[in-house]
Amino acid sequence: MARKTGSHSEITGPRVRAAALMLFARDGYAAVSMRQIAAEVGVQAGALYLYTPDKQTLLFDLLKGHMDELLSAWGAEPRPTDPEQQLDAFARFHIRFHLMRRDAVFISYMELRNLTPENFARLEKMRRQYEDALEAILKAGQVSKIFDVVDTKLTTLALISMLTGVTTWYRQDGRLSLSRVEEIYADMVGKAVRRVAKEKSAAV
Amino acid sequence: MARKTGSHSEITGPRVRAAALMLFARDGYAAVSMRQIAAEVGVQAGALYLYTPDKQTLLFDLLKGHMDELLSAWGAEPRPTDPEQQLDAFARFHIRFHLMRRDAVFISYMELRNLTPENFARLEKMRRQYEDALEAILKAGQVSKIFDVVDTKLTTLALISMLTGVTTWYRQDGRLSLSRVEEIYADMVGKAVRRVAKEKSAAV
DNA sequence: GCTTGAATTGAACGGATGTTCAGATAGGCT
DNA sequence: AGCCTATCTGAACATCCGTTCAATTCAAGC
Repeated sequence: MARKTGSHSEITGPRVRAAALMLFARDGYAAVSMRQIAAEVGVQAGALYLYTPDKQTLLFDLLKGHMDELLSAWGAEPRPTDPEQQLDAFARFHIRFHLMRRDAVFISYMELRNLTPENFARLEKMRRQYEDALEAILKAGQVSKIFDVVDTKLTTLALISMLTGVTTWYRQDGRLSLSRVEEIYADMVGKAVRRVAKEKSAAV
Repeated sequence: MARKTGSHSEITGPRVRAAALMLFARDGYAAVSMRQIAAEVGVQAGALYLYTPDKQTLLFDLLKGHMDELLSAWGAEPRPTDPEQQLDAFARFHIRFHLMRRDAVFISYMELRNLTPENFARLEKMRRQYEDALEAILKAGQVSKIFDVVDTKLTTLALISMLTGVTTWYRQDGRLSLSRVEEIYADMVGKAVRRVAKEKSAAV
């Protein structure tokens, strides 16, 4: 027995990636065996090697695909001209995009160490590209004196950490709706970087 | 041959935990074998079972120990009366504490899924206890109208995510000193939650 | 209807895994 | 000096791992 009825590489390929994504996110790359992925797809382990040269490349393709999507989705997003509105748009986009891809986000933060150095470097570059998009907004707002940011790089990383953190606790059927969460976070991000009306500005 | 010269359980025990902590953080719980931990200690794999009933318990003890330290360290921290200063103290404490224990922090966020449900629940409880400490500060500030926070629970989680994020990029020999990083983050946290002088308060 | 090639099986490979345990040894106690 | 026990070794257990490959089967093109 071989070749199942109705089997095509255009069908099995995506199913392999979907199964791997789910299992890697749930149990971790190292803890998931090729046989488990195969079982999830409904296939023997050997068949996976029609779709990936090895386990490591399977992981990399998932992470790379996620970053490709992220960068192109942000590129396709309408961009306001005002830095304040740009920041608002970024915060909302980031939350929305990441909440819809929790498995991929989780893996992207946790399984980087399982990549070869070259593959890691490629992803790092893409990640930095995304961070630069936010930093550019902060810099623009600083130039036009709307924002008051001591260090744009540090602030970029701090804001992204805060926004991405939403993926660790948000529940679809929870207390707060997605749009409400978006709103609150976007507000908080704005307050954190916006210049405050002049006052006694001594530190706390 | 057995019993090495100068061997004591008070020495080997901590070394086992230290080796496990380092290796789990570097390669992940599932990817590290008992034989690797043993080799790091300079001992055979079987000897590890004098110090832990099994691998899973070894992980739990590390995570539990970390949370114990965290809660008692925060408990020992001098607590100001003013919510604004309390928040500042919390932010600085959190950054300082977490930056000095990056391995444990990393594991605490990544390896929770490798715990049994009971062990997971015990840690969750401790984590919530820590979060409640921050939320209490936010609530106090809200009552005294110093802070303007829409949802204290959400804000708590957002701030902790932001502060913990520092562990992913901070380098000892980097551009910014620890105290400078502390300062910037504490400032940002303050701005994010402090009530702004009344203005047209329309959202962006 | 036959042929060809893509898709898959199932067995096999060497090696690694967590854990157990009888036996060996060194250090402290008497 | 001699014993005792805490400490550790080294081998063994069954089971799993990622990966390869000849053999097999199905679907499509002629």
